[in-house]
Amino acid sequence: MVSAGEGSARARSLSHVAPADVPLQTALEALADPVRRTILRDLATHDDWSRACGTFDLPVTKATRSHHFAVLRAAGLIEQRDEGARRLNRLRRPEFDAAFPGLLAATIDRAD
Amino acid sequence: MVSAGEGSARARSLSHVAPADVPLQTALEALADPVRRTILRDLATHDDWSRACGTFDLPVTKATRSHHFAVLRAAGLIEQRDEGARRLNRLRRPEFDAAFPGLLAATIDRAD
DNA sequence: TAGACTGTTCGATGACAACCGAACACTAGT
DNA sequence: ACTAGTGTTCGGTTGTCATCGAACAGTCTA
Repeated sequence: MVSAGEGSARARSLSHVAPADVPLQTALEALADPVRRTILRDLATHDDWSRACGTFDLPVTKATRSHHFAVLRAAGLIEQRDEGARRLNRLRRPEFDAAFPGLLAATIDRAD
Repeated sequence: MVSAGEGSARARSLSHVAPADVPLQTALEALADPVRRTILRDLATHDDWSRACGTFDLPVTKATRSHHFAVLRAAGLIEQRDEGARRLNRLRRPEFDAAFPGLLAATIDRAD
């Protein structure tokens, strides 16, 4: 145990944005990237918190990968949580659907 | 009369793409621009063929405006037709909705 | 404590899209 | 024919984003 506060320094640096506070522009830009859509489709077909960032099959390096996860988080599309050295993910489907009805379905329930 | 063919040279150069043949990537990129969404919202609230390109209130020059209309056409979002010197527009709502169910509604039935 | 593993941050690069002014093409009216 | 109006095309600029390697920061286990 290293701190009496809430979570580690790493966990505290993890900032989330509520989908309701996300501008449409930000949401669309986040969805308009094929790598990010791959991540979202993958999350949509797996249980919450079952996938760490490194377990996705993506054609980019880990630096770029980390960037994409940050964009998805800032767009209110995913939630992240630390579990040991790994960072687990969850698709924020109900919250995002409430803020942008139909957008997520129209975007990921379909091949490219 | 200048030609026995179908329409004028100008009209013949107007190529349209069926929404069903548009990649999701192209559709999302077209929708991820605020100027283009303004055009689409405008079209959605007016009768078909009632608006010429120049009649839209947009914060860009006519060169940029022309570019945006070309992008919307290539994404299967609008159809254009020449009427004298003006080019009239129509939102391809049913065709686009069939190809991308819910996407257009999620994008334009909402403030930015 | 050393090493392996996971993920972020930094700095730089390349590609691409939005944007503009100017020139051009077409149409309609005078 | 001239002029005015509408829209496209061209060349160039600018800003932004995806991408990478390298360095760094935590976490876990031996």
